[in-house]
Amino acid sequence: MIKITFPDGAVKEYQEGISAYQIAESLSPRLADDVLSSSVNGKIYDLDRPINADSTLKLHKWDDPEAKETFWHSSSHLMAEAIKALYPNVKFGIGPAIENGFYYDIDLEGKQLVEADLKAIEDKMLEFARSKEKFVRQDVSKAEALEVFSEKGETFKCELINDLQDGTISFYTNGSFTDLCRGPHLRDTSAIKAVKLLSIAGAYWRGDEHNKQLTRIYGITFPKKSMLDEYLQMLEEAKKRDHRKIGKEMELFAFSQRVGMGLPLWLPKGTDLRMRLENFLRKVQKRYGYVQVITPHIGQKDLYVTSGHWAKYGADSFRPISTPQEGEEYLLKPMNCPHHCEIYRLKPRSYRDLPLRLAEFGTVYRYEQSGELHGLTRVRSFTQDDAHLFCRQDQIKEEFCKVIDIVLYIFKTLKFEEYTAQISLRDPDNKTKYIGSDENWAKAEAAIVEAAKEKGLPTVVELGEAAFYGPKLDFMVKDALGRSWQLGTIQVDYNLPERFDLEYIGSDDKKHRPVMIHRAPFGSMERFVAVLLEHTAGRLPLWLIPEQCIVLPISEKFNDYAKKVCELLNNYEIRAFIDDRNETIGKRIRENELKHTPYILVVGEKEESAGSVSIRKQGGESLGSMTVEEFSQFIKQEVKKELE
RNA sequence: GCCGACGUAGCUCAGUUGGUCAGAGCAGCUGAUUUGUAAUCAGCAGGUCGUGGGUUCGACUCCCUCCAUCGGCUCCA
Repeated sequence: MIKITFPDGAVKEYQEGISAYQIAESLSPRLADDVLSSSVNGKIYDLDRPINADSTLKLHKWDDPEAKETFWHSSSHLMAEAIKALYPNVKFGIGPAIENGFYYDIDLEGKQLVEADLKAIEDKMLEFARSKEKFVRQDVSKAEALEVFSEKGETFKCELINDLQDGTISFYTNGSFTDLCRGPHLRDTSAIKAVKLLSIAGAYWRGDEHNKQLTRIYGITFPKKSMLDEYLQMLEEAKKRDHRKIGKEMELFAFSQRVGMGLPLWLPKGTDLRMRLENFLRKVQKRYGYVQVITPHIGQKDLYVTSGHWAKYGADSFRPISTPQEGEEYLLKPMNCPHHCEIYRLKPRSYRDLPLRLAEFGTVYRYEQSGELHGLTRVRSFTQDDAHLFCRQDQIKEEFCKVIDIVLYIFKTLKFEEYTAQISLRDPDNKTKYIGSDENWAKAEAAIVEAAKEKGLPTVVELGEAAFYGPKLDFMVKDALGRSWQLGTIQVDYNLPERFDLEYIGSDDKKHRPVMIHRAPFGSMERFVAVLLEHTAGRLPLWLIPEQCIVLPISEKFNDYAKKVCELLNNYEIRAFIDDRNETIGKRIRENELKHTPYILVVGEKEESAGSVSIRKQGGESLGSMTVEEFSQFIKQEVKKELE
C-alpha cells in the first residue's frame, strides 16, 4: 500500500501502482469525468500512469493551468496526427502548449499550406477526437528512439533526441501517430470537443533564422463548444481595445508612409496626454531627488565606440550620418546613457554627491525590422522616460527599492493591477557572454532579488535573460490580446562606468568606480500610452484625459453663454471644450457619449439665468446643476482622489 | 527579412460565376431647422477599386511583380 496526500492535507492509502484517474474515480465519478491532468509530487503526471510510492497528489480540472497545459499539449499531438493523415510526407519540429492554445512546427517539404486548408485539418482532428484514441506512453532507450525516428526520416526529432539524456526518453502514441514527448497527456482524445486553428506563420527551427523555416500552425481547443465560442468572442472584443484603433478614433497619434514606418506622429490630443504623463512623472522624480537634463539626438560615432554599443549593435542600427567634413560620423542616439556618462565626467565627483540621478525624456532611434513594427508598442523612434543613477556599490539596493516605489506608485495611480516583475539574471552555464566581474554580478543580482522580495513584487526569475552588461528587473503588463509587454525596467550596469572610466573620490580619499542604474518606469512614452489605452479601452482617468468636459448649448441662442462657461472653466485649468455645431442636442450628447467624454454640460435658458451648468456624467447619470465654480471644485476633487 | 492574411471614397464596409457594379452609411460642404439629455431633414461633393505588368472583345473581379497594412517568427541597448 502507498500513502497519497491530498492538497487539503488528507492522507489515504491505496494499492501500489494505482493511477491518478482511479483515485479520482474512487472519490467521485463526477470528478473522474472532469479531471484532465494531475500533479504527483508537484510534477505534472499522466492520469493513467501508475503511482508506485508515497506521494502528494493534486487532480487538475479545466480551470487549473496545469490541466489546460496538458489539454493543449495533447491537442497539438492530435493536430499532428491529423496533419500526418492528410499530408503523409511532412516532418515534425516541436509542438508545445502555449498560454492560449498550442502550435506545431512542421516541415511541409515544399508544400504551401494556406488558411483555407485549416478547415480540413480541424475536421480530421475532430474525427480522431471522437474516436476516443488513447494516449499511450512508452519509455524507450536513446538508441531505440533514434532508430525509430531516423527510420521515419524525422530529422528534427533525431536532433532533439541527440540532446536528450538516455533513460529520460519517452514516446506517446495517439492513434497511428507516435511522437517523441515528455508528456503528460490526456487519457484519450475524447475530451477535446471544440477545435479552432487560428493562424499559419513561419518559424525557424529552434528559433534561429539561419535554420530552415518551418510552418507553424497555431490552434486552440476546448472541452466544450460554448467555451470556444466565448473565446472567439473575447478575441473580437479585444480587437476593439486595440490601441491603434483607439488612437485613431481619439486622434491621439498617427503614422504616415511618407514620414516613414514606425515613426509615430503625436497629434495635438495625444501630445497633450503625453505631456501630462511626463509632468506627472517629473513631479514624482523631483520628490525622489532626480535632476533633469537634456541631451542631443545624435552623438559622435566615437561615443558609441566607447560605450561598446557600436561594436555590439552598430551593424543592425541606422547608418551613421556623415558630414561635409571628411571622416566625421554621427549616430542617431539609440540610448541616452553615453550622453549621461559624459555629464557625470564633467567634474570630479565625491562620494557625498552620490547617488547622482540624471533624468531625461530622451528620444531614441532604433532600427527595428519592418515586420517587427507594431502600433506604438514597437516603433523606430521613441521617447524613454530615462534616468541614470550613479551610485556606490552599497547604495544599489536602496536605489533599487526607491525605483520600485516609483513604478508601483505609477501602476497604482493608473490601476495596473496585473503585472509581473521579471528578474533577469545571467545564464549560469555561459558566463562568458557577459561583461563585468563575477563578484560584481553576484552582488548586483543579490541586490535585485532582495529588493524585489522586500517590496513584495510578484516575480519570475529568468536565467540567461540579463543584458550583457548587467542584471535587470522588468515590469511586464499585458495588452488586450494577452500579449505581454515590458514597461518599466531597472537595470544595473557595471560596464559603462568602466568604459567611460567614471570615478568618485571616496571617504578614504581614494578613487572608486561608481555603479550605474538605468531605469525607465514607463519604459517608453509610446509603449506606455499604448498599453494604457488597451488597459482602459480608451476610458482614460479624468486627470489624464484630453477632454474632461464638453459644453453643449441647447441652441444657437446660448452659444455666447456656453463660450463664457468654457472660458471660465479653462481659467480654472479644467479642460473644457464646446460643441456648438448646428445639430440636435440629442445627437451631440450621443456623439460625446461615444467619445467617452467624462462630463457633458448642457446649457440653455435655465442655466444662463442661474449662471449654472446642467451636468451629465458619462453613461447617462445626471448630477443636477451646479454653478461653474462648484463644478470646477468638483472636478478638482475628483482628480485629487485619482492621484491619491 | 521570412511564413500567412488582407488592400474598394477621410472612416466602416457592399460589390454574386469577368459583361450599366463603381455603391451605401458616417464624416465633409450648402441650405432648411433653433432644438432640454444617445442619431432633424434635403441637396452637393468624394474613388484611375494599393502599384506596375499580363490574360481577355471586355478585369474591382483571373494570373504575376512590387508596395503598404494585419497575425506570427527572429531580434529587442
